[in-house]
Amino acid sequence: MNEERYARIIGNISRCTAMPYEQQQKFLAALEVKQVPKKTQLLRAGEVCDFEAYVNKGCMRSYFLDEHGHEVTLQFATEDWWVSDVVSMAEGKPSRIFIEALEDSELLCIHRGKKEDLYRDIPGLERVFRMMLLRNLGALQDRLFATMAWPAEERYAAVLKRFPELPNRVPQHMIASYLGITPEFLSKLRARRVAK
Amino acid sequence: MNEERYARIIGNISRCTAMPYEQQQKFLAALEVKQVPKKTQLLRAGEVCDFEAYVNKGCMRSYFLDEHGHEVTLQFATEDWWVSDVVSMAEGKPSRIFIEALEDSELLCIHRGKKEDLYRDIPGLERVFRMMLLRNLGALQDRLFATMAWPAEERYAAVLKRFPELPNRVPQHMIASYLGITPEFLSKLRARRVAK
DNA sequence: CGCGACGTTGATTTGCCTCAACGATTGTGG
DNA sequence: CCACAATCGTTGAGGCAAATCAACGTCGCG
Repeated sequence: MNEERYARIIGNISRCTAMPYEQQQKFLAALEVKQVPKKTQLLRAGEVCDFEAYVNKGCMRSYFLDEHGHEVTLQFATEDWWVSDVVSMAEGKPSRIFIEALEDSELLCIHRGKKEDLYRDIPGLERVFRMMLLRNLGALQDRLFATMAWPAEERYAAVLKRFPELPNRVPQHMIASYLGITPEFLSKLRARRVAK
Repeated sequence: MNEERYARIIGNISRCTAMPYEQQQKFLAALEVKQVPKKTQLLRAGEVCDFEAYVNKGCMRSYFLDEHGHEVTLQFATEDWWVSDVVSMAEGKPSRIFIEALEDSELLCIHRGKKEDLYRDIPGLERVFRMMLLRNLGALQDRLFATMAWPAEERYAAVLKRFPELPNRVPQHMIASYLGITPEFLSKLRARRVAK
């Protein structure tokens, strides 16, 4: 249980609350280690999301699908990020998002059934997940603002600056769908960029 | 302390957790009742947000300001909604948003200093605010999706359907800035609408 | 090898913006 | 209580960012 596998997640949650050793072990014991190969679909729209997954290794993506079949990617999750539809998970309602693996990945999953038990047994945990929600909310607010106030070119530059490794790990048309533009247009933006 | 003034907020939080009478009273005692006249600025970008305000009566708005001075409204908060910059409040960082009163309003405010005390004294409260964050997050996700996948006309129709009273309470150019379009263009959309 | 996924490029179209001018309504100080 | 200025919504002409559609080159992989 003290495997190196859990070093990352422990490091991350203990930045939110100090957690006694015994509670830590209880927490780790509730996790399912899941190896998912590239292209695995973990969640499909219409299903109820029954997990929150911590990305230990690899890269995941969540996205919506509009009525024309166009994707809108909500999030890329690389090492140390969580992926889930937290709303569907908490309220038991069908999700509207898809979650898939972009690389062979190792996940640490908390399942729906065990979440309430954990909250009961580990008092500091509500706080950990409340802070995770806060970070999510802040990021989403910034993104909405950027989407409405900045042109695509600046949004692209901002993403590159924050996640310089992203283009090496995910296909370009998915970055386009994250930016809210077509793959063709992103290609033209890039062409303009190198021209300067 | 059992005034009618608190009926709404008690009704709302008790939908999240059952809270014993004594804890309820402790919660209510921590609230500051605040009467704010129309046009009051409760928060300006650059300040640290030190409150979460429950709208008991009236209407509030939060918004960003871009570098050209254009507003992007984040939220309209009428009766039974919360307004705040929860991220700034929780992390003590300067906010990027403005909050102002669109009508004479009555607010119930929780202040930054008292929040931690309340979490300590009222075990169920973490849960209440975690659920508030969840609702916020869900709403924001839906909005981001709509902004990226739907044309302005459908976004406008969707807002009207969900908040039919909104146009009676807030100026049209603010609805435009909520939709992410210019006031002029919203006006033209409306003209097209009645033509049909 | 051959097929599918991916990125690029060009021609054309369109959704929305900018700027400017113009009524109508509100509210405010003299 | 009126006068005048803001504030607000509307309309039109013109422009630009980004979408659409289509064709084409290039990989990586079964």
